[in-house]
Amino acid sequence: MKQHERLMEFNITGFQHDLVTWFEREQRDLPWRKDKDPYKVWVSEIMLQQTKVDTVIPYFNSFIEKFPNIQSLAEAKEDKVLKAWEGLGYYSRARNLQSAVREVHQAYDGVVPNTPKEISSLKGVGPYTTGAILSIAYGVPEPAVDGNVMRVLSRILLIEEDIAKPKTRKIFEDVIRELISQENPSYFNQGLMELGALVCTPTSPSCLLCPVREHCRAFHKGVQTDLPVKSKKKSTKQVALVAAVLQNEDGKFLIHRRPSQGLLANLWEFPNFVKLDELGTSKQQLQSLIKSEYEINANINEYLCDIKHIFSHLVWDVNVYVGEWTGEIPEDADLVSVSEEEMLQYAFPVSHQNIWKEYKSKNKAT
DNA sequence: TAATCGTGGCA
DNA sequence: TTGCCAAGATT
Repeated sequence: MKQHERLMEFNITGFQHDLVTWFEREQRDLPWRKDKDPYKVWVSEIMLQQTKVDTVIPYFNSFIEKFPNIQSLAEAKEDKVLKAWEGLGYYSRARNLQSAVREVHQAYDGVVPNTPKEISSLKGVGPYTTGAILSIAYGVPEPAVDGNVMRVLSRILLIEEDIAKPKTRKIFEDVIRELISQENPSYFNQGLMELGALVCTPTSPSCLLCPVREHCRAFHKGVQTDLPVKSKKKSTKQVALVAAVLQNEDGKFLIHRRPSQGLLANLWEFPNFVKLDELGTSKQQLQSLIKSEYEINANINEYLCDIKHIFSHLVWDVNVYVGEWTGEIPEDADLVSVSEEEMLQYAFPVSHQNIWKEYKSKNKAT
């Protein structure tokens, strides 16, 4: 279907006006809305990917305090950046952001570029973030299509394509190129997203409070809760693990750095292994795995707890043991021994933070 | 294209 | 308890 047909008898200028004036009036006071610094807009947009506003706020504030501008983030150690991202999830966002910021620092003299081609070439900056930075920081009328925008516009224009399919995003981009306010593309894009977050919500939209309800075809037909059309994703896979909290006679704990690619890349964790079979892994087998994988002599003393952690696409079930280790750490083992104090400098995924919490609470009790 | 990549909140 | 959801990008 042509955009021309989708927008037949649609009051474009009226819609723009109602949306933008509503956003001027009702927008939330958020820390990344205090100015239009392209760097801060950029950081906020990366953090907000698949992440709720309430979760992002404290991370954004502390991140900007630690890395207030392009130069400070470009010159920071990656470990510090990951630590600042700890608990926020999707950690490749942090590494891609710093990588891209370093490119801006060097290739663009520290100035975030303002063309779609240049911005979208930066690591971690896809179609949505490109449009968000261009419209919010530079006032360029580019579409910024996220989940909110697809939900809101699917209702307003009765678009019934499956928004879970990648190619569907282009339909919305094409429509927005016709719809977007040339005078205020920033507030137009943000208004669509804010409307999706506050009014045009997934399950029970507040249509009676909606500033653009007279423009909404789904509302007029009473089908707003039937849109958007979104296919279901597959269920999660189960992964059984065994892990060990190991301390030596000097009181140092053994922690391992994960590989630089894949799940939780470059984060730190307690030594752990995929369970050998459904019968489980004995203490002796765990000691043997630690020896063969790390060349570390360990003695497993007792069972600590069972930690269950749910990711978006898999579930970890971790049997945690406590023991001792002896000897020296091999050179290239991605292992370090740390005191309790030193451990605070390392970024751990939430699952292993929970292992540590369990260890501490049980250790204190005995 | 479909799968991968985190986490916390909520119906 | 389970599934779904949130300002997506990468491979």
